Amino acid sequence: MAVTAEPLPFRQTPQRTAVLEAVRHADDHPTALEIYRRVRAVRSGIGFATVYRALNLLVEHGEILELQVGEDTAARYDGNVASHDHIRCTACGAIGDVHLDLEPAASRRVAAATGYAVDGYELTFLGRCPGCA
Amino acid sequence: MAVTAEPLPFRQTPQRTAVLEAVRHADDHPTALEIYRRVRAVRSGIGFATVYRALNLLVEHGEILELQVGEDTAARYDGNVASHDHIRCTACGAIGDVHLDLEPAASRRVAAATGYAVDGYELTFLGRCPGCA
DNA sequence: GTCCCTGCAAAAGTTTTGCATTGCG
DNA sequence: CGCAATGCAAAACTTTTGCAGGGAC
Repeated sequence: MAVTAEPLPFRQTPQRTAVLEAVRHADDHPTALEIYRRVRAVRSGIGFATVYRALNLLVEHGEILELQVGEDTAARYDGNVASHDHIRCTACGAIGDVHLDLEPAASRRVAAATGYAVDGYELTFLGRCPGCA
Repeated sequence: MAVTAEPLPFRQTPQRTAVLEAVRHADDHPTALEIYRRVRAVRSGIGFATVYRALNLLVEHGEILELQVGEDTAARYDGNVASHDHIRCTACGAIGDVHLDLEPAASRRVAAATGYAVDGYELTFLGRCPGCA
């Protein structure tokens, strides 16, 4: 069954399509600069600012996720919008996906303890990947 | 009963002591720049590089924690070394402490699923603080 | 024609390093 | 004296913005 492609609520340009495709096809949580380099391999004329603004636009509209999961300071992007967590190898910096799904009771407990209206959470495990352990 | 003050495994200078005290007395997870400003209120001659290097040194030796929990890009520091999590208000940026303690089974499950040797995790909840909700 | 988008460049914010000087041991 | 620590300044890196030109509608 074919998935109906819903129109995105902003103008789709070749540049934005290329950025979205690059993020969706990546499996390594690339930074903005890395995405820029990959997109430029296909659209050599594109500028970094265009890639950067496209990433922010896609994040705002929920098409991709922005993560602060690396050991470096740069933000990383994830084309997998479904709820999931991450794990980072503290030796080589690799970032993997994890599906844990904290039980909803956890958020309720935090809400009760802090008085916050809890919307969600970011969870990143730390460890050594099979190659580094 | 007095707690025996163990000597730190690196040279303690007045500057480093002031930085450590500033972080330990802070309850708002300040950035390096904010810590610099607070320390300078006491030691007006200190330079930012000294504060910055002291923070890195203290992090390396486990005296304080470095967090990537803010909505801005700057790292934040926490004088509370005991295991705990955080919650950030997505409206005003406030950062609070949370004590949830994921059950150990979670880490074991992640280790089994990913093949990583899991050392720990970073968990930050998102929501609206009582003042912003 | 109007408005949004792009590309280039520069500015801003944060982190990191080079180096001469200082000062403790 | 010897070496680590400091303070200043500059470099490096990432993020963000200004602006002129160009294309879509």
